[in-house]
Amino acid sequence: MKTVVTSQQVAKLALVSQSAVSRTFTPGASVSKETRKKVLAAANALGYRPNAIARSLITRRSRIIALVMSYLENQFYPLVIEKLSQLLQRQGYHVLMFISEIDEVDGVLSEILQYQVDGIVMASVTLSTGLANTCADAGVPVIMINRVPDISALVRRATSSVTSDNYQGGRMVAQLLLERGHRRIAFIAGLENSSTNLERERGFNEVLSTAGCPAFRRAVGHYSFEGAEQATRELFKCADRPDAVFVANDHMAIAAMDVLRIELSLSVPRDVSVIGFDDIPQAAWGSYSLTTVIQSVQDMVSATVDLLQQQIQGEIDPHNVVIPCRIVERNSVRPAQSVGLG
Amino acid sequence: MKTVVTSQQVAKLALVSQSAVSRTFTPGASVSKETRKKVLAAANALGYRPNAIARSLITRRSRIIALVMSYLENQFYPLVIEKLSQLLQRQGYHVLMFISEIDEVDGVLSEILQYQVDGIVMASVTLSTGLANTCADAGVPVIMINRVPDISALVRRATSSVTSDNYQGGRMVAQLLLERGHRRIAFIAGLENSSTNLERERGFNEVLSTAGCPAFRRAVGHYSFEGAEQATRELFKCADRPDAVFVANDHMAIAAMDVLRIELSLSVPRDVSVIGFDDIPQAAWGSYSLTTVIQSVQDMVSATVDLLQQQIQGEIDPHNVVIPCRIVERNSVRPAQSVGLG
DNA sequence: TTGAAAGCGATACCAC
DNA sequence: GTGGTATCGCTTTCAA
Repeated sequence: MKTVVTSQQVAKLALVSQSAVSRTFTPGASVSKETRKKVLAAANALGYRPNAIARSLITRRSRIIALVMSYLENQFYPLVIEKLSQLLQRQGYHVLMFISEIDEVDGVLSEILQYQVDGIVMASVTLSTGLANTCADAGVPVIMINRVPDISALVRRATSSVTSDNYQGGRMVAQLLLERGHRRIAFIAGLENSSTNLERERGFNEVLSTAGCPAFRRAVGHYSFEGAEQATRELFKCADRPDAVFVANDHMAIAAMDVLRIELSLSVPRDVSVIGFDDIPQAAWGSYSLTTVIQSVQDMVSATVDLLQQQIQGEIDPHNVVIPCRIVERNSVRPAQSVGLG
Repeated sequence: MKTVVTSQQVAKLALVSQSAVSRTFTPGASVSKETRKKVLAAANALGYRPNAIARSLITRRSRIIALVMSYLENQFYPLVIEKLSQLLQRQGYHVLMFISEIDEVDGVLSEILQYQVDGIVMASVTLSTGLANTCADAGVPVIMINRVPDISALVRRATSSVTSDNYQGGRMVAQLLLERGHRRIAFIAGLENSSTNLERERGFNEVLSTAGCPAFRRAVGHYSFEGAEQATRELFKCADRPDAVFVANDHMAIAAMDVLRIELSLSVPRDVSVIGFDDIPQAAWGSYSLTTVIQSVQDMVSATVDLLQQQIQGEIDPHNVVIPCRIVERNSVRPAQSVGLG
């Protein structure tokens, strides 16, 4: 039998008004100790739980944040889901998850808005300018993580973004490789028009050019595993091979290293240096030793949640937050920390 | 300025009753072509979107499904998120995501119930019997994916489950290894009390014992990367090494192969056969060649959604669905299909 | 501090 | 087919 306990029933049992019940479950409302006790006892006895739907209807706050993503194969994104939900849960928010092909985002958005979400976080997908404005009109803050909104959307000041300092990251990579003495430095691009790729490549090229040693060769991997494999083969098919490769993200870097090691029997980093970009779990890079530019998921997610809360409370206008990044050496000696359930 | 358009306003503009607006947006309601047209025009002009929250309040159906998970490091689980959301979205449902430590599930559940979800899907986490009953009382179907509920909960017939045929899978592994001529066959267990591990190991041991060749050695990896590394070292530290290892899931199998290859300089499968279990993206196993028992995420998710819908409509009682599994050979030649955005 | 009463934005049932 | 009205479960004035 389906039991639905309402505040009415609790009130009846506790011999108080329904308002009193409501107040008891509203933090910071004025209820006497006496009443509160009676209410809680009755609520407990009946197994009462406030109906969040009814509350949202009247408060016009659902405490739901929509999270829109595309394919999760790049392990960076599951990490975002995990950290973001945890953080939001701790702040009393909940995450409504949407998986969407890159070109279907607009359709999905209308569903999202029906749920009166308090905010929208988008990762790995971009929003059309029109829809960004729709959200702005509806008063729903939109935050893009790891992507920067279109210029046009920016102008409307409709969406915010949280990214790492991709430009500086690109520069750091170039500097490091030059210091290590490399002179035949190649680049594997991700999605060519994505802000991440543009910025990383720009910083990278700037330093190389300034040093009088422009990028030796370039191929495009579209941020996909297969694309990166193809790109790697392409870069290394000639006799004069690169001695270092900057790969636009870790997901592709792993594919690249597979090809280098298995198909071409090259050793990383002895024969060729490989540098990646992102923050993915150790399980993802397994037995590889990989230099990578870390963009901390934790930092990005914290910034996202802060921004979200401020905007929900109308404290600030949309803007772009840039998180610093750093280069680290990963190797296959793993500390004991990762857990995966099967 | 925050625009909130209600059906009232649409009604006024369209010169019809508010009921007519409601009907227009209710599939299968009786509205004349004429009225519908007027309403849609007005709605369009105002940018009206039905308020799902208000609808849920009265229909007592939120069309929200809660998805509860633990750590996502095992790539099987992001895959579950992806496939499940996609399928549910297509059926007009939405996914409320909860990340929860294994021992906090009960606390999280009370939040879930406040949102009047139509159903709960749990992956990699188990529910206490008490809470399972709470859900049953609230009329909220609970489906566990890749885990079987406690016996006690089963008795109450409170929760359903979707699992693959772990027992048969275990048997298949043993048979295959025996056929290949292995006689020193080791096992790396996952979480020892998890239903997945128990069943896989049971089937595995049964065949080995019957063949007069019981498991050569055994270690526990707790379904974690580090645990599996430790377990592998343990299994191979003596002089008489196993010639094959069945690892209770792919996530651990990858860790095991790392240790075999890097620390012990053994070749897989030349020196030692490794067999895993699960269905994880190719990007996860990278350059390895791995034999594995596939439990299809797609199949499991489909079954979950079917079960969910039937139970929401009260058509059937909770029960356990078992999906057949199959053994396949994975190798590092990848077809072009996986995509990961950076 | 407390209770009565007015909504929040939709659906459902009712006559017409 | 259509419009009026009660209702869903809660928060929020407003008097008392």
